Amino acid sequence: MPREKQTRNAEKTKRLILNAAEILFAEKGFAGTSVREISERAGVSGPLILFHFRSKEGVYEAVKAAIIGRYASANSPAPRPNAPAGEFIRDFVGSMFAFYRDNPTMLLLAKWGHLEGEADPWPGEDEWHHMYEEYFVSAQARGDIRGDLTPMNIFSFICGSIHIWWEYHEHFVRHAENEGLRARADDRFLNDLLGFALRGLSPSPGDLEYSGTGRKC
Amino acid sequence: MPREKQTRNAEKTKRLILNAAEILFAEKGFAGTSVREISERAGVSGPLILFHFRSKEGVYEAVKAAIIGRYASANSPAPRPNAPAGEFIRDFVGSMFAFYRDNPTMLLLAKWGHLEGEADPWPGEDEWHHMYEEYFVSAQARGDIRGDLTPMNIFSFICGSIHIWWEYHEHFVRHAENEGLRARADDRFLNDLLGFALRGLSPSPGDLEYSGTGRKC
DNA sequence: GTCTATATCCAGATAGAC
DNA sequence: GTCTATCTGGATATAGAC
Repeated sequence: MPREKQTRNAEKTKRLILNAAEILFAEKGFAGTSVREISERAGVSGPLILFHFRSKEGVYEAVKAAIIGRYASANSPAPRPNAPAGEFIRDFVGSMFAFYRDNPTMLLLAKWGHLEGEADPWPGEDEWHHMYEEYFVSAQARGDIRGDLTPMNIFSFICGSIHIWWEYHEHFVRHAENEGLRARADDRFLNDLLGFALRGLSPSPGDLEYSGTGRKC
Repeated sequence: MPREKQTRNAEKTKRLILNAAEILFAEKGFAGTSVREISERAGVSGPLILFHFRSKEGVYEAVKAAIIGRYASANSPAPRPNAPAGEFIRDFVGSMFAFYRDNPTMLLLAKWGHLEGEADPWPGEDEWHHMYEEYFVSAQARGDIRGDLTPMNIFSFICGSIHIWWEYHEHFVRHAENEGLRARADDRFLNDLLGFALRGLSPSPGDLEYSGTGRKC
């Protein structure tokens, strides 16, 4: 008769551990987070964590895998390669902006990981970059955006702007001039970025051709 | 007669310690760097570091102060507030780009500091932001750049693009399609960014007015 | 599966000789 | 000013009872 206190539930325990670890790793990085802290936050003992995940590194990898899972399911439909540039850029910028807003731990973990010396990109990251680069190449080919910019750099401008916004979000919001602007700071930023990017990428008769070779393969 | 081995030279010792510490803090952050490592790299004993700087934190603060000193002397002449936008943006983007290229530890220390929870900005940082924001406000007022963007956001787009370039520099360069592009990747990025920003900020008759109140004070 | 107790290591900091 | 030797604390990880 299983009426004893139901503490033994491996799946639930693992979930508790991963949730606690994700928050702590995002906040303090890998080295700065102790197994003890994770255990306290998750409400289990330290050794139990190592039992389930073998080592602190094991927990870390499992956290990253969980985030990638969420990421993949949020960005399931790939963009149409022949969509008009205006529409594509709106989708791209808007969904990237929203993803980081809704998943703040992802940006933090990526930044920590980068500084802490993780060499390799996250699984799927390269393909993701590649997909957007491809789009810019083809939009340039049909004259839908200006042809004189390196496609990868276009991607960087947009990513960099969104990264810095969420990375220093507190600072930017605190810095806003009054309550009203503070409340709409996110909308305003997204709107400004779209306006800036759309005009910055618009073609003009005098543009030189991009002199790269297009994609490698 | 002072002909004994001249090891007792406080200033030189401090310099050795600060140089070693700056590299290590930039590479591994504050928490990730041990006094022992600094001592080994500087060629002095651990306790001597604490003798000169009182604590590990003391070393860290001294390193930041040294960087700010370099930064201030590199950026001494403030930009002319009435310079034409094209010229101003070229100067601003170009000098910021070059400063991070020549002082890679600054960006790294700032990123570590931010993740490790340093709340307050570096000394002089706010004034620096303010100065550039001011410029954009006045350029908007005289119609030299489009008037519908929040000035602070313009600043973010440019900073963000430059940050991400140097932060992931290795990645971007490795990713370049061939040797020739790799070698000129920095020039190309700077050029693309200038082209993108200049067109992105160009005024157009249909623009709405920026509805903020301008500066607070 | 989960705990308590503990081994082992390495950190920052101090004491005191030179 | 600089060193060696040492203290103290907190980290990961393990042993072994339940």
